[in-house]
Amino acid sequence: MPRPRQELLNEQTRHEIKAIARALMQEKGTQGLSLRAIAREMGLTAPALYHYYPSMDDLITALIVDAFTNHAHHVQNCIARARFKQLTAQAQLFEGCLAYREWALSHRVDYQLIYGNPIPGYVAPKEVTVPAAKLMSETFLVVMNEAVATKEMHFSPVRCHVPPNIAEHFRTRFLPNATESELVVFYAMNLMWSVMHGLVALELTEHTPPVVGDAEAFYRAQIHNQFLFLEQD
Amino acid sequence: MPRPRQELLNEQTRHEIKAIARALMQEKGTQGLSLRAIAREMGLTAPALYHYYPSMDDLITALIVDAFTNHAHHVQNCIARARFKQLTAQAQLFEGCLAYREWALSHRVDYQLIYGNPIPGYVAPKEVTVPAAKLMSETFLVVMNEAVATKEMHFSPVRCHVPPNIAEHFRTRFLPNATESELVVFYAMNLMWSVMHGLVALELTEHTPPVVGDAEAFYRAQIHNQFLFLEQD
DNA sequence: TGTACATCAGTGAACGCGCGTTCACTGATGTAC
DNA sequence: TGTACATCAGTGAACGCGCGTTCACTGATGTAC
Repeated sequence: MPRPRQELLNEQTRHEIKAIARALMQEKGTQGLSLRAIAREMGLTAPALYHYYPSMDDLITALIVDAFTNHAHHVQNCIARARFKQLTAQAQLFEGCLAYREWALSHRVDYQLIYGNPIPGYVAPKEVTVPAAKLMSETFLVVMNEAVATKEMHFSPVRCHVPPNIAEHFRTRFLPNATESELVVFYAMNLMWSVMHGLVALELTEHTPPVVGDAEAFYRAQIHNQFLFLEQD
Repeated sequence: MPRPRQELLNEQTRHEIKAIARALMQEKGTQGLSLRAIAREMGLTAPALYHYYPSMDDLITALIVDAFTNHAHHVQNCIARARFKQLTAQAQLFEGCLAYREWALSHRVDYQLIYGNPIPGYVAPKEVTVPAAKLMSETFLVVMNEAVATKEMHFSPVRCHVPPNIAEHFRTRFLPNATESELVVFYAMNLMWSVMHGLVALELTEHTPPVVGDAEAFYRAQIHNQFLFLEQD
């Protein structure tokens, strides 16, 4: 049975290509990515890579999907660990938020790739990237909804008041039969995400670190406050 | 007196170069910028541009400084207008926040240039870019401090609790003789900024619009809530 | 008013570089008989 | 066990492209005498 073995080897090579692509992006930025450079680094010629990816864009797509997936998995794992340690739902969520930042810091280019400037010529195939992108929201939603269901957490419908047209959009697009509470949770999750992204992005671009000194403390404080905010009437 | 006239003409050409550079970035992204493309667009040859900017990097620096400056000016103008209309300090600040987003949306690439992925080979000359970057913080600080001084606004030292090491950093680097209240304002301003950036960045990269539908309503709501949060004990 | 001159924005060719993609090919591997 | 064969990862040359920067230069402008 030669086929599975072949496929396995190919899979390994694709893995190696992606790893080197990531390393190159780290040096040259998201745009510095180039098939020829990857081939050079691997001791191959550029056309050889066409056996593994039909084109440059497919490689980029693979990198994006990997990034979304790994980011979400890292957050999921940290939440699972917190749950295993029997931390409160709020603490679990907090750990998830910290994990969000951790991964971004240790995978700066990957984060840039998925949340930063678009790559000029490249158009993402949405049917592939969108599901990968959703993993993160789902991760947070699960914990939040569960915590609300067990009354461990509570999101103030006053403070997290969902503007009517946004509530409408949520209902028609994502949550057809949602309760009021589910809408609030979905809304709160998106707020949370925006806050996390703002802090992380400004840290990665070196805007906050020189100003606040300790960017981690800044992140923790703001996330902590945000929770208080979302919960209190 | 030929000199001043010459200098004026040169200044005009530099202006045109930058305008075309911005237009090109809009199409090809921050990295798509190229001297040859600009020259082509202007009906010149590439070496001609070296009369106006000693190198590509100097042009980028000029674009960055312009972006920071224009962004801050836009916010300043909106705040001034609000003040002229005798709006409350809180409303003035709110208008400033809206202006922050407005400008980013109508100058997407400029915003990417200053707050997005760094440009691979380029290193910003900090003595030039940092003062330009500071204009925005100063703009917000002025309004906030004034409003606090006149007791029109109040930032809760409980909710806006400044972590000790960050307070220390603020004191040694920016506010040597600051009162407790000034520190809190400085801290609150940075929080505000992170929130604005998070919302704006996710909107520009098309992450939030499909999810919330009405990104402006989402922005307004979150900024509004943030104010409540910062003010309430 | 007319000529000699300096200035300097812009040219055109060249340097050396890198890129994605195509194509016909080679040559090792490992299977089938 | 030994030979014929198919597979297919990888090659090397080529296509046509674009880039920043340098250099010696041209030629219009406008000044100085």
